This record gives sequence, structure tokens and C-alpha cells, in this order.
Amino acid sequence: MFGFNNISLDKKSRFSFPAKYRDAFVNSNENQIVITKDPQYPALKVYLGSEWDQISTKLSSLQGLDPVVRNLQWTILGNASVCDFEPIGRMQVLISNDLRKYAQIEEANRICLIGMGNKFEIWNQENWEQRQTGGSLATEILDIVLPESIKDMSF
Amino acid sequence: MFGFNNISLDKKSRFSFPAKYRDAFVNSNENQIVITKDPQYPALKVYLGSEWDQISTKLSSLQGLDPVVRNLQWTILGNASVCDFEPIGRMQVLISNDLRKYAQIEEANRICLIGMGNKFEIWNQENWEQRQTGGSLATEILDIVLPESIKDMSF
DNA sequence: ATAAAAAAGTGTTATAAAGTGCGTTAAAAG
DNA sequence: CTTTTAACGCACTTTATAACACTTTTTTAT
Repeated sequence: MFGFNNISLDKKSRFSFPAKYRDAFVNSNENQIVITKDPQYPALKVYLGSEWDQISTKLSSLQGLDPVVRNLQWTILGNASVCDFEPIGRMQVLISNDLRKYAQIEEANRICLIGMGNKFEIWNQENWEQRQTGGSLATEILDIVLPESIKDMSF
Repeated sequence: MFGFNNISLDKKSRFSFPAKYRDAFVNSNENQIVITKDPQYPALKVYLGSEWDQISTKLSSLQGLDPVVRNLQWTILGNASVCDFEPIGRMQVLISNDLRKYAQIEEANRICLIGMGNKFEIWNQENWEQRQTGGSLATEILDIVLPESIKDMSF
């Protein structure tokens, strides 16, 4: 599941996955997807249910008294929105107000949905263009130093 | 059980779990939840009964002559409030005055309920926002050095 | 010690807001 | 031109919350 898509949000802040991803969703037999905050950029991450189970299990098992770990737990686990998902049908998903605001997305606006293989990213259009043309964003955080326990994690 | 929820406390300091968590509560067959103090921040931790049994058993078995252990025992065990809980029904829970004050929550105020997988956190809204936007809080304690016996515990 | 009053806790109902489902129209692709 | 896909609009359903009423516990006064 790859590629760039410019799609619309309706008045209730829902979007539909483009139809070209339908086969992949059907084949992987997913019935849940999870949207959460990106820890570095004002953007959202979209995981398949199975992928999310792995990431969340690993992350929640870590020692939360470490401040870096706890921040990642807050950001990723504490903002995750789990959505029931039917690969047949409209493949529609609601973005909560909190997540929408984090990604600086207005109601009923256009968004960028970027397929990154086993996950997607959702960006506000202006932020995406600015980031891709080499600009930096006010809210980005690039100096996260991971503890040994999660240096090999990909999320 | 993940995600951020901004919910209200009524005049009697009760809140209801959002309905989206009902299935998870029903499936895990819980009939108790436990609220207690967070040892680092002015916030509360909410555990499912089964999770609490494990944590409390482990924690109370540790050697209490170690000052760090004893402090954790006081904070976590000594402030725990066990509530009967019906997953069918309104999933309503009362926050005691002591706990409410510890988390700096006013009566009939809004609170943040953050799902972290196997537990929840409850925060006063201003504290949460300040903490999530990088600020530090007057009462936070970040330099807890854990003894070997509980380095692998997650609570 | 007892009764009255106050406070704390529990449960119910009504209403507004948020979320969901689906048919229709418009646009794009074959 | 036909078929598929995306966008929009509307109606229905569910959820959250405030208001209210009732019960139990605690406090106060006699």
C-alpha cells in the first residue's frame, strides 16, 4: 500500500480510503485500523489492526518511569483511535477532533494520505508541501533520543 | 483501550467511561476497577481489576526497607480506591475527594481520560495540555531510580 | 442516646450533540 | 458510452451530560 493521495474530509471529518487499496485490505483480512499522532511531525499515522497490536504491545510493556518512554507512550498509545473497518463497503474512517487539530486539518478540508507500505500517514496539505520542498515546520521534533529498549522499533 | 477523551465530571465527581470501551470491558470480564495516584505526576492511574491484582501483589511483596520501594508502596497501594464496576450499564465511577485533589481536579470540571492499553490515566485538563506541549509541572518527580527488583515492572 | 438535618452517594430521565449509514449526484477512468 | 469511484447531503442512531429524585451515611443538637 503505497503512494500519494489527495482526498477530501466530509463535514463529520470522515475520509474514505481510495479504492485501489481495497484488495490489499481484503487480503490482509483486517477489520480494524488505528489512527494516532506522529511523534515528530504535525501529522497522523494510520496502522492496520495487526500492525498496531504488535506496536502497542511492545510499547506498553516498557518501563514508563523513563521520561522518553513515557512521552512516546502518551503520544502514540494515548492518542490512538481504534476504528472498526470493513474492507468491503466504503472503507470510511472518522478522524477525531483532537487528531484533526494535531495535524492542523480544518473541518471539511482536503488531506494528503500517503501510503508507506504497512502504514499510512495523513498530512494537512500545506504542511506536506512545505515539508517535501525542504521547509521545516514549527511544531516538528527531531531530537528524540530513544532508550536502548526501543532503538530497534519501527513506528 | 487506547486514546484521548475529554469528559466531564458531574457535581458528585463521577465520570463515565466512553461507550467505545464497553466491548473491551465486557470481554475482559472485569467487575472491578482501581483508581490510585500516579507516582510521578499530579495525575491518577486507573487499572482493571485483574491488572491491579498483579501489580499490587508484586509491589506489596517487595522489601519495604528500600526507601524508593516504600514510597511507591505508599503512593500506589496506600491510595488505591477499588470500585465495583458493571460493564453493562453506564460504566460510571466516583473519584474520591483525596484523589481528585491530588490530580488538581475541581468538582464538576472537565477531565482528560487517556487510554494507555491496559490502563488509563486521568489528568486535569490544564496539566495535561501543559505536559503535552513540553512544559513541566510543579509537582512532577522525574528522578525516580528504581531498584533492580522492579526495573522490569510496568505500572 | 435519639431524632433531625445535612451531606454524600446512587440511580433515572430528557435533550442536545456527535457519530453512522446510505442514497444521490458529480467526476474520473476504462 | 459505460462503469467505477469520490464527494455530498440527509436521516437515523447512539452517546454524553445536565437535571432531578431518591437512598444511605454522617453530623449536629437536644
